Amino acid sequence: MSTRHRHGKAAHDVAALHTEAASRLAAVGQRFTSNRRLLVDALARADHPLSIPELLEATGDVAQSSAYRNLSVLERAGVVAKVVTNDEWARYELTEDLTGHHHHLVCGSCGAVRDVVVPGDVEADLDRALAVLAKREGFELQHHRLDLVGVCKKCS
Amino acid sequence: MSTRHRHGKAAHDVAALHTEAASRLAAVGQRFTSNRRLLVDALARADHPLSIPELLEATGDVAQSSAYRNLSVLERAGVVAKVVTNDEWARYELTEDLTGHHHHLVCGSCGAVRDVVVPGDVEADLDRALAVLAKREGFELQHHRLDLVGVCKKCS
DNA sequence: CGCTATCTGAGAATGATTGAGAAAATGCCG
DNA sequence: CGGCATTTTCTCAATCATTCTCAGATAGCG
Repeated sequence: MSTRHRHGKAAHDVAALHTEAASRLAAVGQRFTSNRRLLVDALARADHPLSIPELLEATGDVAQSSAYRNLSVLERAGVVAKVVTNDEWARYELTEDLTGHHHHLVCGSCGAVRDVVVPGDVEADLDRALAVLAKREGFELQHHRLDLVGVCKKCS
Repeated sequence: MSTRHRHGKAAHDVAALHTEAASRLAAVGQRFTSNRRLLVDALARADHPLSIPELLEATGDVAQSSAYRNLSVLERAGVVAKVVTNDEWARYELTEDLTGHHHHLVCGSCGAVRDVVVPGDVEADLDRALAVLAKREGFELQHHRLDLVGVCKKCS
């Protein structure tokens, strides 16, 4: 997707993304190294969460263990989030405050995951309802995850 | 299918649950053996998805490999569903058409998962909105997963 | 009863992920 | 530019959940 429809406060361009990533890493005492930049760029380029193999291919020249290690560093720094799906690999994406809040279309047949943004008013209603619910349950709500599970265009 | 609280089929009592499980297994050419009954009963007793270790304890006397094997059989038969969380084990629960549609409160700090039911009107609105969205994306929507992530009472 | 297909349990195998330590890179100070 | 400290990367082996294998036990059926 790159450059097309990105919304609001999210990092609009690569430069902003980089400075933001760098400063979050710095906050945890880590540097924004070339490997990490490669990973972040690959994630920024994709419009869906990437698995380790995809990431290795997308970045070209990063050792597998480095990818694992650096992703976990980036996760600790709050730059990427691990998305656990039903298929065998963990997947990674940039955190929502870098990319905007979104959800996933999960294909039950091929395992593909694609991002979707639900209309703001739906999201707002949902947030309100969930906040009430959480309060009633004595649960401190941080965020929600909503996945649409079904069959993607390609598989049907 | 998800908006309805339960279509006539939902198993209200253990006996009904057993016949339903047996017939779904039969439909896939499998038997409802004692091990499988133990697993189903344990899941029915719990008010939250169980991990393999929990399940082994709750059933008392089932070999680990049998648990894995039988859960996957039960999954194929449409009796149980695998719930993937961010913590290390997969968790299992009875499928929604046996227990009623519900969501999860996921504690990001201790990994505990608890079931919640959101108010019917919220659910209905959400379903409607998601259906529109899915259609627009050329995605054949089967059901949705909504998890509330935060901190549970015990951890805060 | 005996046949046959299915199920069980113990352990081995698999495959994703992580850890530990050595090697390399980078930053810093003069 | 050197030397030293710190951080990062790489290699390789370990770990851990999950799946597979296979010999023996069981159930359903004639």
